[in-house]
Amino acid sequence: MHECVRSDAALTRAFRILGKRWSAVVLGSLRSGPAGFRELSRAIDGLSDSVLSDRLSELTKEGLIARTVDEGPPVAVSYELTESGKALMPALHQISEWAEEHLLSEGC
Amino acid sequence: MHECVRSDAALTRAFRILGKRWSAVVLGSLRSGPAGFRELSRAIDGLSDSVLSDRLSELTKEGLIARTVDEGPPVAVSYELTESGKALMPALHQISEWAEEHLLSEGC
DNA sequence: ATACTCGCTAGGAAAATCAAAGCGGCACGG
DNA sequence: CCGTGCCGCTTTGATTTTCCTAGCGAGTAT
Repeated sequence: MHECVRSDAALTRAFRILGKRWSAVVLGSLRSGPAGFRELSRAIDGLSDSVLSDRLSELTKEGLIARTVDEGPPVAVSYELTESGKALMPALHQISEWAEEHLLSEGC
Repeated sequence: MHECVRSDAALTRAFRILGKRWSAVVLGSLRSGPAGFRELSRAIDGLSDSVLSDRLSELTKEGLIARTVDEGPPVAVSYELTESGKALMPALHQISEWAEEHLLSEGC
């Protein structure tokens, strides 16, 4: 029972982050390696600049991603998963697999 | 590459549902068995009736939970995970474990 | 100089969430 | 019978979040 309550609290905590529109998708987009702002923006259909900026900022603050500035030339900013962020990937992968099997696909 | 693109589309699809505030927590609350509206509302701190109602309706429409009316007396409505919903639990459990290890806890 | 890309930010509109009252139905007790 | 309380929602309006899009300053190339 105590474990059960603890589990719900942890899930609630996790979805304080993941339950915001686009956060998980942004994280998933970084799975294959670091990317810049515009790269992410182009990779994710339907995501506006301002929300991307907000999400990157939040995910950085929560420690799931890290922002790095390469001084160039040309100057470049990139974002990559931290160890915490990487540790979440297996679960996100599992969710992807679940979605492929259980959610209607609108074609590809 | 094609697999990679497909994976991002699946994650996007999954978080069309899970990325709405409270959906995952509602699903997690049904892990231990069927529950009524008021039971869920009491179990989840901070969740308003109107959003609970919306979420239950959406999750039902997406096939993750099922709504059952027991004619009584007393008449009772309950919600439970479908097979699709149950199939998501391992991933949510993994996220719980991740949160316990990687997200600051505010005490319990 | 112009044109382009980058990484954001700002302002306002649209959508989602929140807060709380209330509805109709039902069950129970006096 | 009536009154009360619980249930499962819905409604309304306020607040917050997300979205849209223009634009900024910095940097690079022509």
